[in-house]
Amino acid sequence: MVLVRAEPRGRRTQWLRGVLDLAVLALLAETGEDYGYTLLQRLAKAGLPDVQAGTLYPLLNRLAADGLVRAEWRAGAGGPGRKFFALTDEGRTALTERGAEWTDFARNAVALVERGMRA
Amino acid sequence: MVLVRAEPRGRRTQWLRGVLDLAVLALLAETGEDYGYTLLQRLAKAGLPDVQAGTLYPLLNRLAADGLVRAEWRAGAGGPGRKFFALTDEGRTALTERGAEWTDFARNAVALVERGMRA
DNA sequence: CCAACTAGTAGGTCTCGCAAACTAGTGGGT
DNA sequence: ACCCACTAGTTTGCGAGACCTACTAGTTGG
Repeated sequence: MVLVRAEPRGRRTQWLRGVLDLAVLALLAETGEDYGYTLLQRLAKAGLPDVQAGTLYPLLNRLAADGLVRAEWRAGAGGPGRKFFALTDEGRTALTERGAEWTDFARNAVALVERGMRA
Repeated sequence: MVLVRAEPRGRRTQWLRGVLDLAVLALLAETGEDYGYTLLQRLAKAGLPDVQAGTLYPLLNRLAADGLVRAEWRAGAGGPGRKFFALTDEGRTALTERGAEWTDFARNAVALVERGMRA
């Protein structure tokens, strides 16, 4: 069978790299716990739209493998079973440390680009 | 011969993806033109340190191939020849359009992460 | 039965890091 | 003169990681 490969959806997808995990950790920090499907919707609302399910689920597994989140399966109450994720202590530490580095980096990059746009 | 592979330098390297080209375009917009070696130093000063030469030069070639910059070789005054790069009209357009998208995205991501850190 | 939910896998792509080669001048030691 | 080390610059090959698309597959409610 021939896999017809569509165009990748451009630069925006590159910007997620290395930020998406922080974004997920941040969402979990806000609500205590959540599962994949609604995380996708919350990401979209937070201004990171179009994150693919096939991107998020492996990411959640990576986070769990790294010990930053813990997973718990619960049978569905009005729907299929859901796998809830919650921050571990290690996850919270990672969020604060890496989060600070990210905001530093992002602010520098935004400042640079804006200077260039004004020039 | 065995290639000993060093650890990649962590998450920061992912953050460059899709931003480094904007950063370079922005630097060129500020000064009109520049060449690779000094661009590396200016990137470091702008808060994007440790960009590798082997990363920047292929990037400059990509930008040239895409018509966003034009290259001009000049014989060296006190050193080897230098390849100067300058924005094209298309490059300036790309900078303003993509730059606005980037700052949008980055601000959303920073806001989200900071909310999570405070929670 | 269909639509909305929910989770997962396989394979591919792209951009980056690392390492090293290569070219050209400059200055020091012998 | 000659060699060497150092700085300034550019280029290229290989490898890796995190994302994408496409596809699979289950459950529940109208």
